[in-house]
This record gives sequence, structure tokens and C-alpha cells, in this order.
Amino acid sequence: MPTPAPHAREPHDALGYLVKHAHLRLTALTDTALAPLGIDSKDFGVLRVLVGREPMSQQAVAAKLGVDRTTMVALIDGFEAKGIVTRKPDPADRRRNSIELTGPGLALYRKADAAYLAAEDEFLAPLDATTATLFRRALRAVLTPPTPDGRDRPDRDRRLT
Amino acid sequence: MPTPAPHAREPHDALGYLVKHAHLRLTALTDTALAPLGIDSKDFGVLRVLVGREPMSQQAVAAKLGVDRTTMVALIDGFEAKGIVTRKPDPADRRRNSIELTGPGLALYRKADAAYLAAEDEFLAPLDATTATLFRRALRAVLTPPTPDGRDRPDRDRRLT
DNA sequence: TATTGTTATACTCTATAACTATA
DNA sequence: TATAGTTATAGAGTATAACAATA
Repeated sequence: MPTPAPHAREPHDALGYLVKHAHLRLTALTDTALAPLGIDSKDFGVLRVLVGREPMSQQAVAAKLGVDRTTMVALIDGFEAKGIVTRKPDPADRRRNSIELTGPGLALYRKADAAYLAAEDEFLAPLDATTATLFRRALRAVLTPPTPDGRDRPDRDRRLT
Repeated sequence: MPTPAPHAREPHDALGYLVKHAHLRLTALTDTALAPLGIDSKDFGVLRVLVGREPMSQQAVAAKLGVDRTTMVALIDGFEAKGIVTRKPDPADRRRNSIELTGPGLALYRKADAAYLAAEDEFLAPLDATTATLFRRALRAVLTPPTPDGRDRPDRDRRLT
């Protein structure tokens, strides 16, 4: 016994360590996979919010992502400069900017989605198919009911980052 | 069909979303659990490195945690001010600070460990015991082999944050 | 008066560079 | 010459406060 160990537990078994580094590794993998497309995983999160939905206000996107509306400005700035989205005043309420994915934006999303899924697969590679499914299901389960009364929230109210 | 959905996949199913928010929730739970003891989950990580080991240099602790040695200074400053650790020059190499957990520091760690484990339990509450074990095992599995040749690294060489 | 987007500012976290004392 | 600790500084990232336009 090289190290006298009063009350030693293996630190790498701590769930906090495991989950944090799982997050770090998955982020690194997806960032690498998306980099050739000129976006990162945070950008991809924005695309995921916009795709397949009606045009949204900047604030609505920000709320979905759980970031401040001031943070959203620069993100949309970048997307608009790259021609990924259009930003025009909402005719119904001209305070709002209506954010809409462009054709090239949708094409980019499709490529990004493929790259993202490949990164997921790489991340999950050490698990067999059954375990991978179970892993995903367990993640969903631990996120579902932080409500005290045990009722689940409808999916569309959840934040998305 | 309220929302016309060209190429829609549910964003909450993305593994990136699930892992990120699992991390956020677990961190929130552990921070809350540790707050009454005057420490947070990052502090607890430092305690976990120090407990049950010989006294270490600041740099060794920093390396284990994967942070810069300059970041370590303030962390140890706080611990020393609270009497959790002692910091004295290593007689063998007086450039080094020998960091050692004090008696009260060890007592604090034990309380913190109990609080931390309770937070883990709360996090895992939606899973039955078998699934919880499988979940932990899956997390370990996806973290083990980022080495290209497939060989695992010895545990003591891994970073710990 | 309240809200959306915007800008300017501040705050947190962490790393880089430079200094000191030791080796 | 190189290394451990320290300090000062700078860089991300994100939030808060204030302002203009609109409701």
C-alpha cells in the first residue's frame, strides 16, 4: 500500500466527474465534427431551434436556449452575415425581429446534422446498441422531473441548449 | 399539424442536450448540498484530490484537476484562510508548497462527502438501482478509450476535475 | 407603462506573461 | 538554465443596466 488512505474513495467514480467529462468529450467531438462547416455546437443548437419551425423572435430563440436576449444578438449577427438566417421586423409587431432559416441555412443544417450524428456515434462507440439506448433513456429520465409535485412539464416548455 | 416541419427531429433527443443538462442539474444539486458547508463542487473536487494522499505540491493538485497552476493559488488561499489545509514549503525542495489537509479539513471533507452522496442519490432518484449502476458503468465506458490504440490509461494518470 | 432589440458596461472564470526564490 | 509559486494582465463568455423604437 504505497499511499496510506484514511477514508479514501476513488475520485474518478464520482458521478460529478463522470458526467462533466462526458460532457467535455462529447462537446469536443461535436465541435470537431462541425468545424469544417464553420459552426460549433452552440451554433448547431440555434439551428436546431430554428429548423422545422415558424420564424421566431430573437427573444423566443434565446428563451429556448436559456441564454439572455443580449447574448442572442451577436449569435444572430453572425448567422445573418453568413446568410444562414434572415432577420426582418415582424409585421405583426414591429419591435420583434422575425428570424427565419434561409435555403442555404437549411442545407447547412442538414450537413451539420449528419456530422453531429456521426460525432454522437463516435461518442457512443464503446457501448453496444442496447446499452446506448438505455444510456439515452436514463439521461432523459434524470432530466424529466425536477418538478416538486412529480408532474412532468410539456416538452415545448423545456429549455434547450 | 400546427407546425409545418421540414426535416424536423426533436432537439431534446440530441445527446448533446441531454448530457449538458444532466451536468447542469447535477452541478446545481451538489452545489446546493455543499453550500451549507461553505464550499462548492469545485472545492469538493480539490478536497477529493487531497484526502487520503500524501501532501502534494500546488502544481500536482492543479495537474490532477486539469487547471493552470495560477488558478490553484486562489483556491488554496481560500482553503488556507478557512483552516482546511496547511501550506508550508517542502523541506526537500523549498520552491514547492506542501499542501496538506488539516484535521478540521478532513472532518469537513467527511461531511461534504455525505452531502455530495445525498445529492448524487437525488440526481439518480428517477432510476431504479439496476439502471443507476448501468448508467454509471456506461459513463465510465464512454470516457475510457479516447486513446487511438485502444489501450487504457492507468487510473492515476487521468485528470480529475 | 411594458416589451424587443441594441449597446455599453461589468463580472466571472481561466489562461498567458513576467517576476522571485529556489534548484 | 529550469522550475514552483505568485502577481498582473488579458481574453472568453455571459449577464445587468440603460436607451430607442414600438406596443
